[in-house]
Amino acid sequence: MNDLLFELPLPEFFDLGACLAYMNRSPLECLFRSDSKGVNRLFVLEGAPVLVRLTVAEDQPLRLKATLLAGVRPGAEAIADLARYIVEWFDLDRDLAPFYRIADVDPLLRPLAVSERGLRIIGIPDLFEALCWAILGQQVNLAFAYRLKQRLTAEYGESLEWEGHTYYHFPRPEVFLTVTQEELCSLQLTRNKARTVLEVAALIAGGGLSREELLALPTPEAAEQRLLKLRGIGPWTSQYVRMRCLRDTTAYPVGDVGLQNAVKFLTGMDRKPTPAELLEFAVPWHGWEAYATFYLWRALY
DNA sequence: TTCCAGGCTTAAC
DNA sequence: GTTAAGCATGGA
Repeated sequence: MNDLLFELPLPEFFDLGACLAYMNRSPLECLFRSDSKGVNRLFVLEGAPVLVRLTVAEDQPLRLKATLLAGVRPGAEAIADLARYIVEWFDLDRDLAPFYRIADVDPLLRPLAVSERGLRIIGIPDLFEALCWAILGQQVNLAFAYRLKQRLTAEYGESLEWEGHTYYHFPRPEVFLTVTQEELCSLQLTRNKARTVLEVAALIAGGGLSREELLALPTPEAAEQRLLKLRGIGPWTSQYVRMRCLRDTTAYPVGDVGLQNAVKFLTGMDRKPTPAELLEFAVPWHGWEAYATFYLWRALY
């Protein structure tokens, strides 16, 4: 079966290979499966699992092609929703020319702007998934964070078998309304993380928090303040969500150990930079701090 | 063994 | 308002 769902025009400065390289940084990733030419991901559309493959159609003009691998072909409205998700997943409607005008002459960013040309911030458009991924990643190494996400997803998410591989969809918040803290602790979440995941799930499931509501606030800082009110959500998590879910290019997680280590490595400092020093480095990046961070992370791999 | 991981909360000053 | 300890586990 090779059922075309839609094609999206690709902007200047888009390189699927560079994006896939980032997405492939852990073999433990459970929410999509990529190869050299594309990525497969399970979606739930109209309540039914749908396995979709994204590739680049090479004939001019370049287009991102979505094909249906498995599941029932969704209706036009669901397909339009999926297309919007893909645009946000790969940040396709962003003009990167201003970022490269900065990065190409920046001592820290220039090598990455060359080697990672066409990399876009890989988003986490679903707010619950983004919050959970950030919560799981607090203070632990990435490999362990991926294991926690895999356990949570395998236990509570939907799945679909296709050609010998199981594809998973991140659990919806409603699923956690009947889950206890002890159950999540048995997956090796700390009590704090388990509690935070359950409280965030209940809040989102009950309509007390949504991506739309955060985006409707007057500024990204206001969205950050809203998230900071939640127990278990601190500065790093709220800035991370601004960057990867709310698509705020000015988000700058100065407390991020990966960012600190990348700057330490690229500058040759004998210690990690302080948040104040990171803010100094970021002065020329004004407006593109999140993209700078995302590119700097690539220096670690 | 020790230290660090894409931190946050609580308690104590 | 700032600082220190506790959290839980895996990897180097």
